[in-house]
Formats: sequence, structure tokens, C-alpha cells
Amino acid sequence: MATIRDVAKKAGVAISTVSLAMNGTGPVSAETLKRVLEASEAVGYRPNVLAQSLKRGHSKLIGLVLGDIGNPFFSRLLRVVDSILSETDHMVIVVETASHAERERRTLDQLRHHRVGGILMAPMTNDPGFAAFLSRLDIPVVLIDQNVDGANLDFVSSDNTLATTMLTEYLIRMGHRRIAFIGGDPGQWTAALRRKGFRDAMAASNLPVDPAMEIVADFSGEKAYDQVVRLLSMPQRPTALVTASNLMALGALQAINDLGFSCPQEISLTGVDDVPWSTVLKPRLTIAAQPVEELARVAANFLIERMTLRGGITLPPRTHIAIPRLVVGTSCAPPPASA
Amino acid sequence: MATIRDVAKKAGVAISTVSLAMNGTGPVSAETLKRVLEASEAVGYRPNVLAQSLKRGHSKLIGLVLGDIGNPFFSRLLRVVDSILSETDHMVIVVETASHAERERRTLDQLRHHRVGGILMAPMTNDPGFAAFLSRLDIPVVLIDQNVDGANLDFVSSDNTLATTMLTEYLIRMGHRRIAFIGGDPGQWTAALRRKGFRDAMAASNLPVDPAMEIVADFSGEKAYDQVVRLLSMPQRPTALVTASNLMALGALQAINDLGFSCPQEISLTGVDDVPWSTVLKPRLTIAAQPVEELARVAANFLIERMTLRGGITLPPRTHIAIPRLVVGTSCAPPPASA
DNA sequence: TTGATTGATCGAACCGTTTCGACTACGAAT
DNA sequence: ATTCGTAGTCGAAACGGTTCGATCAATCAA
Repeated sequence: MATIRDVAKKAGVAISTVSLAMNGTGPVSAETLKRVLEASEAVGYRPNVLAQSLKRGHSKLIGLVLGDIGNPFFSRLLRVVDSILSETDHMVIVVETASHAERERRTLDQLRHHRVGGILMAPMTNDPGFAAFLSRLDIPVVLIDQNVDGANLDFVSSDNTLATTMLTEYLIRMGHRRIAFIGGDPGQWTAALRRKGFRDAMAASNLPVDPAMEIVADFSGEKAYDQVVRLLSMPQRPTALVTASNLMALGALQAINDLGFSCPQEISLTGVDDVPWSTVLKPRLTIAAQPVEELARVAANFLIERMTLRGGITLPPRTHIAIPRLVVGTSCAPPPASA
Repeated sequence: MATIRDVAKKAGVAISTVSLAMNGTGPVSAETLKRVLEASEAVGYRPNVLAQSLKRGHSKLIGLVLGDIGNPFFSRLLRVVDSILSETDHMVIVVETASHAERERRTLDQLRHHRVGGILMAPMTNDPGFAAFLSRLDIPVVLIDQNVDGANLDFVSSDNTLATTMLTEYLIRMGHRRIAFIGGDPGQWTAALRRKGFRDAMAASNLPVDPAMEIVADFSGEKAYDQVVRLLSMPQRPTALVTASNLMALGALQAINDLGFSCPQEISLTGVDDVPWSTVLKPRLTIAAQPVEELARVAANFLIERMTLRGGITLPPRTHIAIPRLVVGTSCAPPPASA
């Protein structure tokens, strides 16, 4: 491949002049500029990204660190981020951490050694040590979906509390009083907020929350299945479920089906986050949808600003909270008369 | 960050000796080795990947080029590839081309300028010009899912013909005679093969194929929806559908539902490729599942061999064809008596 | 004893850029 | 007429590694 040397030779100028000319980073006479451009064209010159990055100290690669690529929330995020960052000539390195805390650190370390220009991350870990670790990284980082307390980084997410509040209120208005919540480990940022949203809505309507009706599962959906099976086998079973994620909702739906209950006639079901091709799912789930495109766009732009503006890394951390949208499906109905 | 110079100074040896010692690439006395290792540890040395790559001529990054990350087939592929390649210290750059032929070339060009060590690709394009383009790339490339005629590259896929043959035979055995096929653009490698599989099975049972029953849609599912609506509105409508992808199957299912038909009582439905959380979909689809893990594993290993073995790039191209698995769901039943 | 071999180490060149400091002309200011 | 500032260009020094050839002492065969 042609190097800058070839261009210089062809144009009859010094290497440095070629660099100045191509990057518009110094005064160059019109005449020389033309000669350089022509020579560059003639030899088919493309700057070696590796060399540029080495000199600059960091590359034009972006690390995208996610817990679970299979989750449509994240794959959509990846898609949008990819398309936005490609406009500024960046490429995206994707790493899945399988929600494993230690893998998370290892991955960030690896990205640092690759001298990526920035990192977009949906962290799973949330402890003080991790916050410190992130600060020491000395690379622009934007957090998505889950915040890390004390990390003082840009953070983009939707209003998680509002999401479950919406759903719970919707069910209450429909007449439900015994509503169960299937949420994630409250140690996690979003899980705690979604739980809070549920409680807030219940409290606002003066409805008691039976501790047995507040389930802890994980975001994978399998645990949700088991828990819902248990829940629906209780004598005083709930008439409606609020689940904290799309996978949990699907797990719950499967449990409802497998136990021979009908949804929504006997049990109403709601969840957070879109399910792919939800339109073909019967019943169609009523959900609080996160505006993924918006989240991805804002996060990508936060990162770009930090990377391109000089002194960008010292910018005070910003936060963007998007508003979820209630998408009404066919998975909710008034509670059966007997209940 | 600490450089090799810092280590050399600390250990009191030459820079080159440190390199030799750390990489085990030259004779070093036990005494020196120990000193170097200690010094390296003391200053917290990590080689600069960028510098190494620049010198070597290529990086330890792998390009993964996919048409549609939202498709669970590809997101599962990504996951497995990522985990395998991370074992050999590689990282994966993911680019979605949105099945756009020109974007495909641009992406490959970009990856070349980033001096990636290798490329995994599920190409959408299949014309002689593209084959030539791929050869000129001078980077190890492994094709997945879709082959490119005349490219002479490693190729990994499942037996696409067999997949639809399986499904068609299954429906025929069940008693169906009017079976429609919803496939992709036959210009595409896999689409043509899947179409062939359908025809083969029909011919083997001496069943005529009504041209009106062979639909061309695309892999996105929306076109499939429209076509199935049209198909089912015909007076002599089919009693069973074979669709060529997961998204098409979902589009078809939605069409069946929206027109008020019941599946499988009135229309039987089958498809190729897994659908995520297919277990909660009612009915559960009967599908020919591709062994994604196997495909990803073989492809990744092909690539690793080409990258690490010296002369690997000159290895003769290999092909691996995996056998799809028939997964019986609840979306098929014998045709209604009236038909 | 001598010449060849080998093991250990080093200096320097190189990968392909960017960038800093130096140099030359030349018109403007004094 | 001298100085100054500046546009235009250049050479050389980085960036942080790898690797080739040279050096030198110790070992070995003849």
C-alpha cells in the first residue's frame, strides 16, 4: 500500500508538507496543495490508521460494552450507535460481558490497551471500587441504562421509575388491586428504580404491597418463569403482573400459559422494554417502551463531544433521562369478577 | 503508561533484550529474564497494542460484517464469535451493512485501512466484481451463511437445501399438497438453495408447484406479511407455508392471525432459523434450526488458523456445511378436511 | 592452539504518521 | 536600510514497539 513517502516523492515535496496539506493543518500554497492531492490520488494513498493512532495516542475505535447482545434492547442500541459513529469515521468494538463483573473490568482494561478513543457502556457492576476504576481509565466514558454511583460520568437512560409507575397505574385504573411485581436484583441501578416505580404507584393509590408479591428474579427470564409459577400457585394469587424487563415478561407469559391460565382474561401482564416482533405475540404485550433510538443517539453524541472537543474529557458530567412510552397491547383486562 | 523503555531502564538492559525476553523470541539468560519480568511487573508495563500492530503490519482486531444485527441468528453468531476470538486475545469490530451492497464494500475498505487481522462476513452481495474485490483485499476472510461465487474463500454455512427439504417433506407426510413457499431474492446464495430444497421435496413426491405459490419476498418479514395476505386471499389458498427465514415466518404468522385464520388448524406454518424465545410464541413454530454455535465456532477457527499459521493466507479454501435440525413445534397440523 | 560455533546482549533501523523548530523569502513597518 | 512578521517548506525527532546484524565471551572440535 502506498505510504505518505510515496506521495511526497511523487509530488516532489517533503513528507511533512504532504501531511500538512492533507490535513489542512498548516499553510500550504495552492500550487503545492494541488500537486499533493494529485500525487495522492495517483498512487492511491490512504493514511495508515495504525500509525496515526500511535502518534495521536489513541485510535478512532469505540468500545461498546454490553451485558447481553441477544437482548433486542442492546442489539438495537448497537445498531444505532454503529450508524451514528460511522459518520465521524469511528468504528465500534463490541464486547459482551455476560453480566460478569470481573469480565467487565478485564474488558475495559483490554479496551484501554487498544487505546480506544472512547467507551460506551451499560455496566452491570455498581460498587465504589468500580467507580474508582472507571475514573482511573482516563478515557471518555458514557454510561447507558445503568449508572454507577460516584463515577461522575455522562449518563443516558430512560426514566425507569416512571416506566413501572405507568404500568402499575394503568392496571390500577383497570380495577386491579392484587398486583405482583417481578423485578431484578435491587442492587442494580435500574432494577431498584423500577421497583420504586411500582411501589410509588401502589402507595399513591393506597394499595398495600404484600411482600410475597414482590419477587426478585434476574433479567434473563428463566428465573422469572420459576417465580411466576410459584406465584400463581398461591391461594391468593395476583390478578396482574408488572415485570421489569422484556425477557421477564416473556418468561412470565410462558408460565401463565404452561399453568393453563389465560392472559389477559385471568391474569393481566405488563413489562418494560420492547419485545422483537411483539406484534405477532399473542397476546400482544402492554409495555413501557424505552426510546432506544433516542438513548443511543444522545449517548453517541455525548461521547463524540468528549472525544472531539479539546478539553472534552474535563467537561462536567451530563445526564439525559428519556421518557418511556406506554404501548397498549392486548395483555391486560379488568380482573375477573371472582377475584 | 509505562513503556518498554521504562522496563529496560529499571532492569538495566537494552530495550531489545526486554522485547526478546517478554516475547520469548530469542535466547535470554535465566538471570536476565527474571530481572526483566520483575521490572516489568514493578512499573506495570503493558505493551502498546498500537505500536505492535504498526510494526507487525496488522492488528489483532477482527472485522465482523453482518447485514442485520437485530436478527437473532446474527446476534447469536456475534456472541459466540466474540467469546472464541477473545481467547486468542482478539477483539471484534462489528459493522452492520443493512444489506446495502455499496456499504458492504466501503466497510471492507475501512476495515482494511484499520489493518484488521481478519474478517468474518455474511455477505449480501454476490457478483463477480465483488469476488474480485474480496481477493484483492489481501486479508484472511471467512464467509458465513452466504457464499460468493468465484471468491475462493473459506465458507461456513448449514445445508440450506436440506433445511427446506426437511420442512416440506414434513408437511407432505402430514398430508398437505398445496404448499406455498415464501423465499428471498433467488439472486442470493442461500435464498436460491432454500428455494431449491422446497422444489426438490415437492418433485420427489410428484407434487406440482404452482408458480403463484412461490413467492419472492425479502428477509425482513414485512414483505412476507404482504405476500401472505395476498396468498391467503386467493380462492385456492395453500394449506401450508414454508418460509425461508425466521423473520418471514413471523411476518407470515402475523398475516395469518390478522386475516382471522387459525394456525395450525387452517394453515400450517414452518420456517428456517430459530426465533428468540420461540417457546412463548403461540403456536410454537416448527422450524429447521441452524446450528449457530457450530457455524460460529468453525468459522472463528478457520480464521484463527489462517491468521496464526504462517502461510495461512495461502491455504486452499475450505468449506464446512452443517446439518440443520428439525424442531417440531405446534404450528403444523394435517390439512382441514374441506381442502 | 586455533578457528568455528553458540549463547547472550546490544545498538540501530524500521513501521507510517504528526509536529516542532529551523530556515528562506518577501513585503510591511520603522 | 534595517528589522520584523509571516507564509511556505523542510528535516528531524518523536510515538512504542520488533528485529536484524554486530559484538563479545565462552565453549567445543580438530
